[in-house]
Amino acid sequence: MDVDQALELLKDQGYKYTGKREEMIRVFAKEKRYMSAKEILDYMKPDYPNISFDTIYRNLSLFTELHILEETEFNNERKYRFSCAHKDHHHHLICLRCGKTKHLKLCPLDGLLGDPDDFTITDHKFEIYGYCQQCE
Amino acid sequence: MDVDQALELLKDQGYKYTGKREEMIRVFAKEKRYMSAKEILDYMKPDYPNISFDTIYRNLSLFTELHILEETEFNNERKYRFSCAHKDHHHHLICLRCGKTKHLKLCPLDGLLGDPDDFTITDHKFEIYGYCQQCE
DNA sequence: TTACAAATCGGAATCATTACGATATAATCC
DNA sequence: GGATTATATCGTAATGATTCCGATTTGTAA
Repeated sequence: MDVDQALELLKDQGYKYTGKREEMIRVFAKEKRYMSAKEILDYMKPDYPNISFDTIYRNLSLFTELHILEETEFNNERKYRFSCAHKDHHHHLICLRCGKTKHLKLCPLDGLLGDPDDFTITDHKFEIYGYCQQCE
Repeated sequence: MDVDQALELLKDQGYKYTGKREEMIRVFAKEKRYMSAKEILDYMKPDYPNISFDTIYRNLSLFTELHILEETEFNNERKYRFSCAHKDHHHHLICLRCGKTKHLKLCPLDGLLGDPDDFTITDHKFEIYGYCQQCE
């Protein structure tokens, strides 16, 4: 996923182009790390001093639905990052301070063969937290 | 961990015995599943009609600090469950509807040998979500 | 250029959680 | 057992994140 693909996807799905949407996407594409709604708002403020929380939140949800962004929660905050280039299933090591991630190829579910008898698996979460070299 | 051990632990740490604390612990010990603050409040209401949210939240935090409870977050809600009997490190399959869990022996971190060069691991989360037989 | 649906704004509403002053109560000491 | 004291609780207000909503603006298609 890159900026153009994301904008293309929005257009294809019938959503309108706006400068704010493009900038949001650009920020995520540039930063490549998990950011909170407030953080992304602060990035937008210089260019759009009156931007509304509503706009940020609506677009975060929209982008997540369209898989332009990935969403998770740590440090008691909901955070978003630009969707990884790798299309295949993957997990992350996440820096608790700066939100940067490292890819993990392994998925622990691969070891498990199918669902247990008495439980239907619909989803899973595997995240490793810590501190990256710069933040250490 | 059982009710008596939990009460003992509170006492040892210098916290006072109260009927509300005992009942909270009893509910968790009986239910053995993840519950939200509101859910536990509803369980207490019949016996303590005027119980305050403050009491619930303070005790949930206290119990979590003392490892009487385990805490996690799914369906956009913070939830707590009675700490597992198994002392050793483990993970869960979690029913998204009723909060019941099944133990998982495997820990995906075991495969990884130590920290990567450029990342210090402090914590991790591995949870499998779905529906248990009753909730299916 | 116009018309219409979608996007945004600004602010209010909601929801979960925390904070706080006043009161009640468990544990301790006599 | 009764007084003392620190802790726990209550009731309510404050906070913070997120969502909602009516009014307005703007992108897009005819």
